[in-house]
Parts: sequence; C-alpha cells; structure tokens
Amino acid sequence: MSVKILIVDDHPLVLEGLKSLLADCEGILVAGTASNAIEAIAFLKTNEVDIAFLDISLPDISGIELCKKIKEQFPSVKTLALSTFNERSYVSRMIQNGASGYLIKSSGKEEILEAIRQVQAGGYFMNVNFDQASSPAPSKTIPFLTRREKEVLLLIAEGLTNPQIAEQLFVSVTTVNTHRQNLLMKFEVSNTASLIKLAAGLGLI
Amino acid sequence: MSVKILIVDDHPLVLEGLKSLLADCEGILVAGTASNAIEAIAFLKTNEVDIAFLDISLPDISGIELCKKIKEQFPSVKTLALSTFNERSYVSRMIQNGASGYLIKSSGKEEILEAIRQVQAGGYFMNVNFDQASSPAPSKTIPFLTRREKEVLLLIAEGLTNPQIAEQLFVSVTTVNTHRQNLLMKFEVSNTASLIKLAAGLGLI
DNA sequence: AGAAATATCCTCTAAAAGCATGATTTTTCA
DNA sequence: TGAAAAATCATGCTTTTAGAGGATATTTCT
Repeated sequence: MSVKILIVDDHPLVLEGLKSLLADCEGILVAGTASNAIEAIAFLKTNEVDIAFLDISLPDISGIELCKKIKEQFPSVKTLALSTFNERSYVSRMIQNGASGYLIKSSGKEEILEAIRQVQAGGYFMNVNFDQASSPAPSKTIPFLTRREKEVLLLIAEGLTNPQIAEQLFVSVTTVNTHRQNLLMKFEVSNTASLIKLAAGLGLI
Repeated sequence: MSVKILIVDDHPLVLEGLKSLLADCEGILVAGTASNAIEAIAFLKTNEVDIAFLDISLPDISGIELCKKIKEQFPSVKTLALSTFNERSYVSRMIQNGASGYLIKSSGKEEILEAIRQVQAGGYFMNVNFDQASSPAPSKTIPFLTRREKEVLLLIAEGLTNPQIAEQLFVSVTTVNTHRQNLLMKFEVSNTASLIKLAAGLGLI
C-alpha cells in the first residue's frame, strides 16, 4: 500500500518538482495537487490522503490556517509544512496547528523521503540545517498578539501615525500608544523600524 | 539544434520542476543547473548555453548581480529572470542589467515555452498577469539607492537610531539624517514604518 | 460569579524622527 | 578636465515616538 500524498502549493514549478521527485519512489503515490486552500479542502473531501504537503504562502488563506482547518476536518491527515528559507519563523505556528513537521523547499530528495517516512510512522520531521544560507536570526517565534494589537501593527506598517490610527480606530491617542508600547515589548524591540522589520519577516504584514 | 538552457536556482524543487517541465519538449535541452552564482559562472565558462534562467534570490549574490556579471562575461547568453510574486519589483532592475525578460514562478508550461521562444528569437518576454493573486500594491520599482543610502537603510532596519548610525559610520548625525530623508523621498513614504515595510517587501533588508 | 486578560484612558518627560533650506567637499564618469 | 552625482555638514523647528507610572472599564473564560 502506497502512502498517498496531496501537494498544496500555488507554484506549478514546486508542484512539478515535488511530483517528479516523488514519482519514481516506490511506496509513494502523489494522489493529487492543489494550488490553493479551497482546492485542497475539496480534494480531501473526496479522496483518501495520508500526508498533505502545505506551502505556507498560499493565495487565499495561509498554510497555517489551512493546516488548522485540515486538522479539524480531517484529523487523520498528517500535514507537512513546506516553507522557503524566509518563512521558517512560521513553522512553530504550523506545529502548534498540528503539523507533523516542515520541509524547507531547498531540501534534497533524501530529506523529503526521510520526512515522509518519519511522518508516516507517526513521528515528526524538521530540517535541522537551520542557519546555513539563510537568516542569521535565531528564528524567533511569533509573539502572541491580541486582535487590537494586530490592527495597530497593520496600521503602523501602513505608515499611519498614532494620531491617525487613533482616528481610524475611534480611540484616543494614548490607547494607540499603549498598544504600540505593548507591541514593542512583545517583539522585544525598541523602535518602529525593528518592529516592522521583524513583523515583515514573520509575514505578519 | 536544441536551445541549451541553464537553470540557476537554490531550490532543488524549482530545478526539478523546470527540468521535468522542459524535459519532454523538443528543441529544448537543459544543459545544466546551478544552485548559486559561483556554480553558474563556472558552468558558463565550460559549457555553451543559450538561455540562463536566473532565480532572483540566490544564496550568495542576488540574481540581479549575477545577471550583470553574466552579461559582462558572456554577452551571448540570454537571461531570463525567475521571480516569485513577491519579488516582481526586482524585475525592472533585471531588465536594466540586460535580462531578456522574466517569468514568475507560478507561470504555466505554455508561458515558459513561449518565453523561451520569444527570447531565443531575440525578443523580450514578460508575464502580463501582473496583479492577480498577489500584492495589491502597484508593484513599485526599486528606487535607485546609493551605497551610503543602502548602508543607512540597513542600519535603520536593524533598529539603530540616527545618533547610533552616525557613530557606526563615523559621520555626523545630520549626515545620517540627510540620507534618511533621501530614503524617505526615494521610496515616496513619510515615515520609518512605511520605509521598512517597503524595503522588506522588496527584499532589500 | 469571579479571576484573568484585554482594551481603554490619563499625565509627563526625553529622545528621536520628520521637514525645510542651504552649503561644501569628494567621487565618479563621460 | 569638468560636470554631475554623492557624501558630507549645519541650523531651526514641529511632530511623533519611546518610556514610565498608574487607573478604570470591558471581555473572556473557567
């Protein structure tokens, strides 16, 4: 019995690459592919799948959200995050949402096969070569942000000043400022530049 | 006579994808692949290549720089930029550096073949479906930054204040401030938050 | 119902950033 | 070698941020 795999990625090249990489491996069957979350969910409703490879950046909803949905609706499907070296920081979120591991897209064939084996056996898989040709940052986890903090962060990123944000959100400037201070605290930075850089790196804005 | 192609990308998946996509096309031969700029240059020194597909984000130097180098050392090699939807803004730089066009990685097989045909015929190729499932921003071009401005931008992104940057660069605070103002002007923004967000989106930091 | 988390508001101070205007020196390159 | 571009510095002013300290509603969840 082959391991049935669903690949979800919006880049045909990645789909093709993974498919061709897995095609000639015995015991592995690429059951289908999807280029967005809707397609992925639809496919899972009508097909049996063992492992789903989820790209983290999808056109409709993020792979993180998709992972959550899949785990809710199809708990038996194991998920593997597919991330580029830029998106590693997402990975912890994925794991929190039930993913069985992640692969960076620069993984070689052996790593991919190893990941499938591990996950199919009920284990976890993570690329270990963390800080090679990529961000030297210790890949921080995303701080937990409240609804309001996210809103404020977004508006800051859009270039609004505190007074403008206050107007937008119908609150006082001091409130906005408090949220701002909390953001700086949670991200452990001391100014807007660092805040936005980090948030951008984490894909939050 | 087949069109000889070199693919330069640090993601094995993309390499595989392109290779398998082009493998069964007559008149096209994937002469080789490289996962970084050094390998690419080395390959070109010893092999004949018609078209080089260049990923924009490479581990050593950017595809943009690589494009320039290739054009200098191997003027007969035509280059095609490979970009993800996030990196479109780089494209104009590529073109300025002599690229014959660009492909977004979400291109389908037909588009890729069409691109090869066009470029081989001495023409240019650009994906036209610009603003579909991607950034709603009008995909700005990267403003031309001077050496010093890039340095300052980087230090700002690292969270340094003007006085700290001045100390780092052994110049006065007013100088740093001037560079900062110029950055804001060139990016057409009015504060650090927007600046960093834009710069991060363009992959500059 | 009650604790905990979240959101809201306040004052005050100092530091930093943003904006305008102008000028000199150094590099770069045609 | 000259013109253009880049880098340097200055002054003065306004707005915004950063930081500290505290306070009161409002949700949320057990």
